Amino acid sequence: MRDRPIDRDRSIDIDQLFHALGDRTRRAILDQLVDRPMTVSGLAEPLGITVTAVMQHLQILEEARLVHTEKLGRVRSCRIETAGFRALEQWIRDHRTAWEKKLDRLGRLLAEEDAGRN
Amino acid sequence: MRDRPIDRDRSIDIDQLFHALGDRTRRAILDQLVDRPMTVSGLAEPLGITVTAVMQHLQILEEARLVHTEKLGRVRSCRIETAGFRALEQWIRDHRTAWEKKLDRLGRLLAEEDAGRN
DNA sequence: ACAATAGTCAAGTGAAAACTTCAGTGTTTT
DNA sequence: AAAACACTGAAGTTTTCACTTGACTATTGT
Repeated sequence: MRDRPIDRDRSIDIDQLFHALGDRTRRAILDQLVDRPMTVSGLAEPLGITVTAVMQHLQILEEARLVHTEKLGRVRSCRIETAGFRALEQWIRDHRTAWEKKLDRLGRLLAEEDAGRN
Repeated sequence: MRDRPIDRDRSIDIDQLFHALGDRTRRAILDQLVDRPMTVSGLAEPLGITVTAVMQHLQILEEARLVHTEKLGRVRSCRIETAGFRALEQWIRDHRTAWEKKLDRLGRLLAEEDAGRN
């Protein structure tokens, strides 16, 4: 993983966000990072996978803005980032209210239909 | 897709929930269902995939409690279900607050450390 | 009854993606 | 300076997964 900087101003892609969270191992990584920042090998050990594999996951998590990593000397420190979570929360709110509106409308329609029948 | 009943009392598996939402096509299906209940072939047409493929997606969405389907005669009607979305929202809330607490704690520690230095 | 419709099933294909190996690179310790 | 450490990169393997095909079942329309 080259240390190419991630464009922090890019709007978060909901597609890669869901993809990032759609993997068991990546969510396990997030769970570890909830407690404290960790190194790459520190993350790898309890997962029972290679350091390289963790690096690949980190790349995906970082692009989804769920994790931020920074290399100091020879160790890379990884920690949770808020942006991804916020974007996800927003997406769900939007979608939930969208179909709640529709369901309300449908409910009213059915009620009117019922009333007309009598 | 056999009509084996889905255990509606089973607590929602966050793993299959994320996996369900991690696919572009399945989210497109959800978007279609936001507007109105639809049939399997009705969903398939605008997606440009086979009815069989849609069935497979529906199976996954149904297990994640994001949609509910019901077969009447030869037609299967599909509609959004709320349970999955609610579980997801809860998960995010839990996780966000969890690490927000940790970050707060870390912040205080650093502040104290700073204060002690002077 | 016959055809058309709507979905179901089993099995297979192909591509994406998770993971590995192994040979580097730069950094810290001794 | 040399060894140990922590990662990085490229390339390969294996697994997962979306999607298809084609044969089949059950329901509805003529």
